[in-house]
Amino acid sequence: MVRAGAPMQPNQYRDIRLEKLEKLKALGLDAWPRKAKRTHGIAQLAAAYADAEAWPNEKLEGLGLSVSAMGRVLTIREMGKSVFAHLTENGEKLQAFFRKDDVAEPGWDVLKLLDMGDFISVTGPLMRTKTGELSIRVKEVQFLSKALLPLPEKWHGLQDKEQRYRQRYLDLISNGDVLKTFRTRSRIVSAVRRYMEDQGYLEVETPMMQPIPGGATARPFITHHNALDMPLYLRVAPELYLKRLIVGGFEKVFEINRNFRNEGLSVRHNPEFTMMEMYEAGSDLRDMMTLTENLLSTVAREVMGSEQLPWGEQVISYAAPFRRLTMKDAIAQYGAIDRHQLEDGDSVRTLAKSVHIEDVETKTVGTLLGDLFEHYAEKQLIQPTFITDYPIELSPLTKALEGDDRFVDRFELFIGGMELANAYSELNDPIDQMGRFQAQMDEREAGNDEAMLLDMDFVTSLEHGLPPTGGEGIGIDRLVMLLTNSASIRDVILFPLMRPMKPSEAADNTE
RNA sequence: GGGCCCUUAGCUCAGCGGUAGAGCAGCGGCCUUUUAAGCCGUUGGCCGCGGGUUCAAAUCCCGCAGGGCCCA
Repeated sequence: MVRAGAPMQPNQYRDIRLEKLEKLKALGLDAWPRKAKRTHGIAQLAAAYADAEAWPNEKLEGLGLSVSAMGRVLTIREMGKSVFAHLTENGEKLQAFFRKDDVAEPGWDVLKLLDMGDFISVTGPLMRTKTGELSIRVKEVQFLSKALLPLPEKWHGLQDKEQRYRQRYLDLISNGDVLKTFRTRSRIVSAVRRYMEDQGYLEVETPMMQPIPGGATARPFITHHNALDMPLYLRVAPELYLKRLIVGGFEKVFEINRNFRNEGLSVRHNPEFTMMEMYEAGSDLRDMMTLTENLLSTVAREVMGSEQLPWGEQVISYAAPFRRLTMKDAIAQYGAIDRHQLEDGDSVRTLAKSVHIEDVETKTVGTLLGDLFEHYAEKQLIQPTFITDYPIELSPLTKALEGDDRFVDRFELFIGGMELANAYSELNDPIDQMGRFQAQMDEREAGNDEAMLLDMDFVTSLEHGLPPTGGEGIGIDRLVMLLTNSASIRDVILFPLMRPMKPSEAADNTE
């Protein structure tokens, strides 16, 4: 939309600021100097001297200290021959206090040309104002960068969601919580990585462009390699490569990276998203449960300071252990359905029809159980819950349960009504795996374009021997949503996918 | 994919058949400890785009675009 910034278009604000820029130059100033004069970060000063009791004005002035700090001008309050401004740097604010008699030439003239959004550096002693706010009594001003376009309104911030996502920098400048959320995201990823390393896992990187996309039932994005003249796919999961690494002798590996799935967008789905996958030789699903509980409770404690965190109107407890429930029990419990009804194919079909599930006649009983689970239970699983015993049709890479080959040794972890994690006792029987791939190929023939493709090299790797292995994927974006109480995945991805603006509007941004 | 809702000044929003409005921001004044500073004055609009209905459309109808929420 035209509102989404039209930088090179003339407008009232830009023209006036361009004039001010010329006046700055006329004062003999470099409007875009190469380096800022800076002795302290704003956060550093705030942390050291914010305490008004420990640092009353007399004590601050008694320091005889002169500091230089830089920041973006957020507010300007002009009071005749004195001016107050807030500078911001990295989400922290500091007040600058200018008095005409204090400021060295050409500081006062510079001040007259200052707009909100500009960057300046100020130098002078620290002081505390009458109202007790830590400030710099400015003796010297250095102009650092002119903002030609105005900032969004100062106390409502930027509200238009479209513009917030398209011009995230404006969102970050004017909505304080946004910067905080993304700093928290960084700390969450860091804590997850630290935890995995502490457990002896090795971080690896596997292909994001794959000749055969595998490891998840999802439609891939396709691209093309010119020199080799071959199609390549953006990965939907790293799974098959990570398992090859276990075949190759690694004991514990993990990868935190992007996956790409060619599907719709929603508050829980972005086409590219960040996933952690981990695999451990010799372990199984139970080990993955324990790892997951400890990981989540540790990260919640370390980053958020508590295992009890708000989620909308509710509170989620990340304290281990998490609840465990089989898929059938979940359907029975949340659908108030007699457990025996789920043991018989005909009654499952009848039930599925009664809740308007599509294509009931052509789907397998296992698939329908998955649908019924989604229908009755998924949204209700607010507290962390491991759902186990998945139908084999839904799980082509997972070992069957002992004694019942209609179901597999898999869990999905649900929190806040969302699928957060997915784990298997990995299928390591190459002959069984080949049969499962065959079943997927049949599904593909039948029209399911999310069904997996045969990856023969992966089967070959299994023929060389994969030890018993537990594996899991955890959706990092969703984890950040949960821990930061964010309702939409777009609020935890800096630049979520947006449809491009129309050419006439996009031109405004490319000139 | 289906349903509902939104799009008006740089930003936040009113207005919902009869001359386009407010606050903030901007511009010009006054003000040497303010902090949503204050006071006086003032500029700024293809009312998302395209059709239609009407004497008259920001307002009603249809289509399109972008976005949001709910459902699949």
